[in-house]
Amino acid sequence: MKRKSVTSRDVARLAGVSQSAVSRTFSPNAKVSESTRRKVMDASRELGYRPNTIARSLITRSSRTIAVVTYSMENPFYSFMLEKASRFFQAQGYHLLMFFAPPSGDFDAVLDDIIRSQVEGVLLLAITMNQRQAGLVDDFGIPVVIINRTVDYAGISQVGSDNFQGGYWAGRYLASLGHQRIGFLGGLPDSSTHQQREAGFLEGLLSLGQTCSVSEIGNYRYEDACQATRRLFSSSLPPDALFAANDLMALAAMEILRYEFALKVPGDVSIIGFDDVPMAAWPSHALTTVRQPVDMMIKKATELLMKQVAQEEMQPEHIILPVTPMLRGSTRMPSRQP
Amino acid sequence: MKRKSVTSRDVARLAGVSQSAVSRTFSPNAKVSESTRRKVMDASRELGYRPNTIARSLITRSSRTIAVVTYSMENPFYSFMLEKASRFFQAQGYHLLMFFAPPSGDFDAVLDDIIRSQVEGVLLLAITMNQRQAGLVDDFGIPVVIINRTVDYAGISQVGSDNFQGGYWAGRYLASLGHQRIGFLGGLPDSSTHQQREAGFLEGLLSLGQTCSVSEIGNYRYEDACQATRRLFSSSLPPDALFAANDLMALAAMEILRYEFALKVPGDVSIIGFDDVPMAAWPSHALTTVRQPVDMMIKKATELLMKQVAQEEMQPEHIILPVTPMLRGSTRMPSRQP
DNA sequence: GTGAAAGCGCTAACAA
DNA sequence: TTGTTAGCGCTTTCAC
Repeated sequence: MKRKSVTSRDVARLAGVSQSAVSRTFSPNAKVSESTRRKVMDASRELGYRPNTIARSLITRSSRTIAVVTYSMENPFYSFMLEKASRFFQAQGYHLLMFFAPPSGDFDAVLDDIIRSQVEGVLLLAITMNQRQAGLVDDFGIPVVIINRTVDYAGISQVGSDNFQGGYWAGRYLASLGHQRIGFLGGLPDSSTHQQREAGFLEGLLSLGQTCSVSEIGNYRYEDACQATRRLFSSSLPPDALFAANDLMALAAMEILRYEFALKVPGDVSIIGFDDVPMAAWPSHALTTVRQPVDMMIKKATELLMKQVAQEEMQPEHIILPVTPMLRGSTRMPSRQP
Repeated sequence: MKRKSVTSRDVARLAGVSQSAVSRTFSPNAKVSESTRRKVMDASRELGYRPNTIARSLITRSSRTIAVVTYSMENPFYSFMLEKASRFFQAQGYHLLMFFAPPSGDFDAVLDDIIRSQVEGVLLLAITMNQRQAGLVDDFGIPVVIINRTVDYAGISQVGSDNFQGGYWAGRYLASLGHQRIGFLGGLPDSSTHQQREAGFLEGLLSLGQTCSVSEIGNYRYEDACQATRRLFSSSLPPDALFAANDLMALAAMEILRYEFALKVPGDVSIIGFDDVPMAAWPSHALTTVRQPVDMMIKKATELLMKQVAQEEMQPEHIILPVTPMLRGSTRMPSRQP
């Protein structure tokens, strides 16, 4: 389909130099005389020559491509990360190749796809792998960095934030507010973030002698969280406070409570989320939440991946960044005894 | 860095067949005997062989890769499209290579990058090119589909929705509601969507004898729209209705009006947006807006691009899909005389 | 500094 | 059906 298919050979012929001289001219750190370079550049311009990245990749064994894998872009938290990561890699001459994982398993097929595509690294956004899969990628020597999930394999780097601490704060804070029936709106039950946030939450409640009254699963998705909230509050003894494992679900809960149950937030129910997506700060929502340092996370993850791509062997790192409670208007004021 | 670098040659040796037999085994429509296939597959499994996509691309001149270019993922409208498009292409064995355009010009560099990368097609999300750039891509025979922008070049396909009609409806509807000072919150002034929506809007107002009282620019971004709204309503004679060129800006305006100016929406000010992002339907916002058929847009665009990638020559198409007014709670009830 | 030559791993004739 | 052969467009020794 290419109308034009100008090769370095064509340029060489026109410029009256060898084909390797053309190659050198387009190689960052080659030695070419100024006169040769000019002849080559002139000929290139005339013919509209562009070096074929694929041919280069084949021989240099470097595709300058990173695979990004994720389940969904519904959560703005991840589309933000995608943009940040993409711009970072682009600045280094790398590009992101998108892989969306199918909702239902078959991650193996995606992995196979990734390996074949000769990417130099893999960035997993809120996706994990099992040991076998991790070992497979490792066998191929492809560095992997996982964001916001843990993996049961030593050879893979992870970047996340302190989910336990965030959950702990949420639990303790809600308890300190004097709430009596505190509920949990969970994410994906199998995810490490869900488990760590829940564990921290329970511990935080416990630290003030409270327990979790009731919980439901929202799968980190808006619609599922709406349903879960309806179940949670249809009981005869509904919660008076809720910790949602991410902001998207917390916002869903607020919508349902305010507009379907006619409950006041925070008057009747306090709500805490997790992530601190931009929307959480909108005055309509004013969501009290646990901020993840998303800029730092993506910075660490991309730098880590680049380092591992560049260097032969490198110790994988596990980075856990601190979270920050963001007190806003979705939790009642701390007036009672703490 | 690759620890493993198993080639088809290695597999051939172990399987006791020729290298091309291995190649055939991994080619979708090749003729290999069952016995050879089994020998090859066994050897492949043992060695962990994966065909090298890059080598294949070099010879078939088909990278099975599509470039996606966009400015930003801030608007969920586009992250949604990205996911849809990516899944569509993935299902056909294609993958998306991400290119984020720098905010300030220099699109030429990105284009150069794209051409070198040997993608088979380009999907522009809310990005346009000038004639020279379009001609350049065309020279290389790379098909391009533009979503949500127009381009002044016949050889490129476009998919969009009826921005003029949407704007027209917004203008006429606000006027019909009896509003007296109707304002416009514009997007990127140079964008075709901005211009078409504004033109339709003015025409719609005019159809009921109204004009646009005041307008500001929000660049399709949340923060800019907040600023623009502040300017718009700081005057002594502020608007009593507002048409924003997208939902993100309409939502920004609502936040500012309600929480900074203590104005009621729709009591004091009616607001209409454009796009119908999921958030617009959240009860907190209940944004009256003009729905773009995003599913259909991405379906048309991806199908069009695939067709052009597959076929040698194909007439570029200009597809304009109908929009749908979504009446919700951000506009006052039509009680007065229309 | 430059050109000739040898591949990178694979596909695609072609002949057997 | 199978193996042999010739490249895809480029980078990279290696003499000169």
